[in-house]
Amino acid sequence: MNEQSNEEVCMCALDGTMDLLGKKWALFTINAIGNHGSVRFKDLYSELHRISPSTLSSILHQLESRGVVSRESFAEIPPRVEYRLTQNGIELRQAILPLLAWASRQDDYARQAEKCDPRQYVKVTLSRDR
Amino acid sequence: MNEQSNEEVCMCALDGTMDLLGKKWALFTINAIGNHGSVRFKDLYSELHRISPSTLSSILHQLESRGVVSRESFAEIPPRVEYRLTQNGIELRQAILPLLAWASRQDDYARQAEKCDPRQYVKVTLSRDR
DNA sequence: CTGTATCCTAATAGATACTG
DNA sequence: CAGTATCTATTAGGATACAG
Repeated sequence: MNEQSNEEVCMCALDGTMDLLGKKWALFTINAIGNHGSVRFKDLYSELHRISPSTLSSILHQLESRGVVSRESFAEIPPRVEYRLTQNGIELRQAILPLLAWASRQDDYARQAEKCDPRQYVKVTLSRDR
Repeated sequence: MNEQSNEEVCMCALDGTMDLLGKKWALFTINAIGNHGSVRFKDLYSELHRISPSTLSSILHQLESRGVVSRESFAEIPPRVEYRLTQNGIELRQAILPLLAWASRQDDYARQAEKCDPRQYVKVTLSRDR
């Protein structure tokens, strides 16, 4: 079942969210985890080309503490840890799609689009008045 | 007329956008300008409580250079300058609404909602499965 | 009024080495 | 493998004074 309502919400609701998403690797990390379903630290580390382990570790902690990502640790040798999006994280990933569509229409996107990592692609519905 | 298409877009389209929107005052500035239609530097300065003039100046330059905001200067004494959203800026403001709706459902929003500046309120459609 | 210039502090993130 | 610790460079942003 689905409930809808019109509410007044303050922009400052986005303060904490933008603190997080404004971080250089946050969106790539969320997207990469979502694409994989479940993924290990080392795979994120190699897929997010040029991130440092300390930065990835920091981002994962923040995503986990905000309930966007869950972490499951397995008692094996060598150790194995799997990260996945929570339901809340899946909803966040949906919520950024309109912004992604907007960004893809900006001039600066065309210039860099060819150099993009194919694993970081997302399908969006682009609509444009004209 | 309206054209729709499904396209693959890279997350890195958001790189520059998040660089901008992740800045502490960017969204408040966009929203305040949008609420006013047209607004002067000093009015933004007082409405965005606790921003510094150098920071506001910097944000306005960035918004202008990205085609989100337009600046019109009048040859009067005392000087007058009016800022407004471009069409592109209006679309950006729409595009962040789903993210705002998501953010408003997070635990940390309830805690601070009472202290919000009423001039920074936005109407959003909240939907929630249950 | 509309900003800019300067100074200063805090936060971000990269590289690298190292631990459990 | 999955991180943490340390060090460093760059950037963000606040306060204040001042210029056009």
